[in-house]
Amino acid sequence: MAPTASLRLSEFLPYRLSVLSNTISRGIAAIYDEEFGLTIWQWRVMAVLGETEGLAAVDVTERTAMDKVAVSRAVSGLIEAGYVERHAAQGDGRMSLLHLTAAGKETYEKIVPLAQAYEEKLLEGLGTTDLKTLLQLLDALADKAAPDRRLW
Amino acid sequence: MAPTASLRLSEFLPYRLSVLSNTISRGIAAIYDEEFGLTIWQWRVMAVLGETEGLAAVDVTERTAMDKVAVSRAVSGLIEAGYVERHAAQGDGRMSLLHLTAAGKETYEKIVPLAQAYEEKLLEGLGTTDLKTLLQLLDALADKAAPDRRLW
DNA sequence: GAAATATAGTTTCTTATGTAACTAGTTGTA
DNA sequence: TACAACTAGTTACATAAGAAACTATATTTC
Repeated sequence: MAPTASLRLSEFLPYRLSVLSNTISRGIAAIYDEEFGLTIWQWRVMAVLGETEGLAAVDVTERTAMDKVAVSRAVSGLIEAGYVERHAAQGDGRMSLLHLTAAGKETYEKIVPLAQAYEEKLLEGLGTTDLKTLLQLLDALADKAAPDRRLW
Repeated sequence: MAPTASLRLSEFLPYRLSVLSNTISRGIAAIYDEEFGLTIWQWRVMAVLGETEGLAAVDVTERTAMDKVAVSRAVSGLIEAGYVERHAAQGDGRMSLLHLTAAGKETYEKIVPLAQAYEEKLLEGLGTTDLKTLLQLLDALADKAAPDRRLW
């Protein structure tokens, strides 16, 4: 009888990445949701608008790794919450440009340090060199996982 | 005016992990689904049963980072597909013990090398030392993200 | 040894997510 | 300039996933 194939799930890199990433996402989502009523996707949209105002939804899809339906839903929630506003792009009637409102900016300014603090806590104990190594390794994996496009 | 908080999403570790992990999961799910009609969760259940036969559902939840509802649903799909069978545990009428059927084992034996090949492709170009470093770093992150429990 | 508490697992209900289809506007082309 | 092809974004439909409630069996406690 041929030797039995075997795979220890707990040693399988994609499994570990998935479990780790989901755990971290849940931890962060708790901040966005409990304190500000935002989903991860809404926060992602706010995050890119906080960096660059006046993006069209299509630009947001590129910068957030979200598809256009997810962006559309997130934006409509953010508009309803009063964090984002949209006005027609001059020149192209299909697009509108998105901006944070004053309330949106205020919330953005509150979330950024919380997110940074979370990240710092995660990296606590790792040196600068470790962090650099980690990012390089993740870059290498990203390149193998999706050779055709840049993931971030 | 106070300096504006700012966070570049693409440099934010939880974001990178999430995008990477989801990309990899989609890649693997394609194998399970297209060739064998399995979801990731069904495959996870099969993977632990391939390692250890005769687990109860509650054992599966612990080894797969799935909750009991997800396990229940995955198992019922696997039973329907003929890959898993369940028989009552003697001694405790609440539990049943799960086993791969012959067909389940056969499929398991087919998937394991595919999963391993996927992982190898992902790690292509990384040396043994790199891999060890990566796993250590992920362990460190896991410990910070969930200090109270072991993730894998 | 009966009542309360806990555990294993399923079902139900609600919400989230992905895909496809659709609307509206723009660009290319003959 | 009309018609085809394309792009931005939304809506609708189907499926997936999470939370809570529920069933059935075991265990604890008084």
